[in-house]
Amino acid sequence: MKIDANLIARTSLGLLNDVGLEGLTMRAVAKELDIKAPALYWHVKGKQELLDEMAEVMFVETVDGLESPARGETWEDWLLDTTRRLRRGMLRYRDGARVFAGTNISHPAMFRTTELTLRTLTDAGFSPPEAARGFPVLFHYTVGFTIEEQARLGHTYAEENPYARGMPSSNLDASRYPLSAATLGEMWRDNPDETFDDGARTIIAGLRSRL
Amino acid sequence: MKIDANLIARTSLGLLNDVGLEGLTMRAVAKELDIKAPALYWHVKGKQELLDEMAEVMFVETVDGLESPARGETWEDWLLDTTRRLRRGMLRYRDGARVFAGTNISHPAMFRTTELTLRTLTDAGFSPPEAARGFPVLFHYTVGFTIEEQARLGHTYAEENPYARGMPSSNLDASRYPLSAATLGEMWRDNPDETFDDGARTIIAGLRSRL
DNA sequence: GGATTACTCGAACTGTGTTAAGTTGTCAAG
DNA sequence: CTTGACAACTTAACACAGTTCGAGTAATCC
Repeated sequence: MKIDANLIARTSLGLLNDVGLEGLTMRAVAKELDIKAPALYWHVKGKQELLDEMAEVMFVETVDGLESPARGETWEDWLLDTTRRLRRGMLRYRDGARVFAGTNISHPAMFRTTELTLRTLTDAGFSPPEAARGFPVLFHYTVGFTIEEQARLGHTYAEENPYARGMPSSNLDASRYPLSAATLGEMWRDNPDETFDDGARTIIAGLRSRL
Repeated sequence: MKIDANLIARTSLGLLNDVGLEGLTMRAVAKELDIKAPALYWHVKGKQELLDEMAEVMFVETVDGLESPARGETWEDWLLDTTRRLRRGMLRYRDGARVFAGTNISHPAMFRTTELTLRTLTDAGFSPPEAARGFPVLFHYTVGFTIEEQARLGHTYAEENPYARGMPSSNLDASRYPLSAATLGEMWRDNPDETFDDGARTIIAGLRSRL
């Protein structure tokens, strides 16, 4: 198969699920492609560029097939669904959110998605500046949420996960912090999907209140 | 001066502003302390533990002096102020948000802050579960926002910042993406403080609507 | 055919986190 | 005092990372 930057990025993403971000070495990627490491530098300037490419592939996969709201679909439902999509796209790969975070993506799919979102919001009655300031809130929430979510999972494979003995009850003096003790434990073990959706809905409610 | 894990973390944070996260090497930290690198391993198990310690110091600094809402202060104002505090705490150090993100902090200051926030929200009328699900939304938003903010700034020092030639007008076909073209340019160059506050207020409005 | 281009490799350089074994200083018990 | 245990640090070295360089191959174009 012909090797190019895109294939390298996709291969790296596949490898990511096995070895994690800190195990993702140039040599490992090369081996996966039946190639030696220096050959990668013909297609890619360096590791950072590879990571950017990976983020780009992730994003393109994420928004693949994304369309305007269907007939009868409210902008709230569309926005929630799109946000879910973003999270799922990052969850597909181990440490996906950390790869994605802070990476600047310059790809038609990015512009298309931005435009789609802005149009949906302006159609709903938001002014263009309101729309432009509104949707990044959801975006940043999703990135922040998913980074922490994967931080909890990612090291589960590794030994001595600091999250495992994390917050629940250990070190928590219930007499001094009664509310924390009462709620954090439960918050810890419940469904991340529901927790995420609930947060996203809160933000969407905030947007709605500004209409 | 006596060397312990805390001093190492504080020294590392100071160094962070000069060299950035990728320049933060064990040897550099050691040199800052007039010590050889292996000596660090007497006080700290490894680099990850050092990073955790740094995150902890950041957080403790961040919430230092944080108190319950003053008389007459609404829970909305208090929450906005606390969220601003968190962002400022991360902005104090280069790549601070990335150091902070996904790190599990187990420190009295963390429990105290959690309790303070939960109490403020329940006093405002939220049920404990509502409160416990509500404030992490702001937290995740802040982390996500600040990571991207620092990604834009952090590489400004470095050569060839991908954000510099980033989104504004380059590669943006205004005829295909009219809304993006009209709003993204303006969104790009305006005050991050205001942008952040606006997003935080949106989330707070969402919380309010759930009362 | 010969030159050019696209691609790959082997070897090596620099720098990283980390470990192992030895050195010094401190200070209390004998 | 001397002894020795303990903490704190050093020197040396290992394994492995990203990356560069120069030489090599294989296809392609004139």
